[in-house]
Amino acid sequence: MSATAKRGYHHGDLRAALLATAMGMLERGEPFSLRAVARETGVSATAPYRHFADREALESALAAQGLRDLLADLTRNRELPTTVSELAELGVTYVEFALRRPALFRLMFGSECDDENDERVRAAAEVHELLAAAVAGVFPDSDPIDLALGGWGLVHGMACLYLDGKLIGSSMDDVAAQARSSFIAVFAARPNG
Amino acid sequence: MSATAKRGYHHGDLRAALLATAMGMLERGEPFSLRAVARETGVSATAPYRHFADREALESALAAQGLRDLLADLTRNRELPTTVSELAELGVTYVEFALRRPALFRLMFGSECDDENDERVRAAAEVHELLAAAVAGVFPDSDPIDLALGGWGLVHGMACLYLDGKLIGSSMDDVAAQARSSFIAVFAARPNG
DNA sequence: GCCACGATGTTGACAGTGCTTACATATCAG
DNA sequence: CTGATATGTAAGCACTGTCAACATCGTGGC
Repeated sequence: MSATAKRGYHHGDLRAALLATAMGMLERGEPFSLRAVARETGVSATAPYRHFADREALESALAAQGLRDLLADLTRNRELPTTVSELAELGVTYVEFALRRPALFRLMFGSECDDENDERVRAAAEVHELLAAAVAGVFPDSDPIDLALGGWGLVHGMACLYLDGKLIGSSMDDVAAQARSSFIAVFAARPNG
Repeated sequence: MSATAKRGYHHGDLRAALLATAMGMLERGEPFSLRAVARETGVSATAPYRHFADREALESALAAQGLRDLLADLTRNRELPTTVSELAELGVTYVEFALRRPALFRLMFGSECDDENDERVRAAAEVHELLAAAVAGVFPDSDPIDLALGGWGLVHGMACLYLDGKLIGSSMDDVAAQARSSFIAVFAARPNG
């Protein structure tokens, strides 16, 4: 309303505004509804349809943004890891992202990504490539494809399990510590004595 | 309708019938709606509320059933693994379950399990214990908690990533094979040449 | 400077959802 | 047979996603 009042009939950059409030609601844990996003943006319920084909399109745009944010977290102040423990830190960062922005994480990975024609696939691919490169750098002797999938699965699975309440950690630091030690334990495991 | 016609006003075992049709719709990939379940069971839209407090309760019951089915898959014709490759088979079974019944798998793990008072927690705990015991048996020298979480995370993460279309496999056998080799690769990895 | 036009936002409406409240029917104890 | 109780029903509320028709704005051709 204030936006409408200030800007008049036209909003200026409604698409960005919608994404921003939607992301905000997501982080705040509020359940996500197109109408609610429109309401909170101070715009009519159908206005979003000028910018997003349907609800899924908005979600996809958010997911793409989330993937870019995740990639930023993973690369911030960091070279590619060279040791297992540096690799573990990368994994911990992944898990922490999921814990810090659970709803967004679920949006990013919780349902099939049927985006043929989107920036979202590209963003997902970039994350994929980063993880693959990191794993391959630390374990040059192993099949990079197998290991990349395994390593990604490891941290992704831990993140999901935490998110789903299947595992308990009293604080985020606790969880991070456990993720780290589990990661290291797996990569250091030796079978049968 | 036939049920109503045959049995008259009362259904006999509506609770079980609702669970059955709901599970059926889930497997068939149809989107899940309480009303649709009631409709397909041939009963009024509000009848389910006699048997389930709300939609979540029905979902929880389905999830519990799914967890029991998963546990059955994991234990069918199988002793506790003693080698890494036997452990990998267990992991492959986990992934295959997710691929075979994707909607159910999502229901089981896709949202917080806020069931204080349910059989669902028990079923989840049994799965957890089985995996922990399996991992601990194969890797007696490692911290069992760390390794169990890591191992579970590994297969769970791969399952999620496949489900979310983040990875491609042309057939279920392909996927199983890749899950197996990734699992083995991770547990055999040696850092830095 | 004016004005039609396309892009943008609004109104109103429809079908579908979860859920509650008040009511109808069947089953079983006495 | 009768009435309490378990079970299913009908009507309705608040909400959702989506569509079609209309209103408004700002910009380019004259």
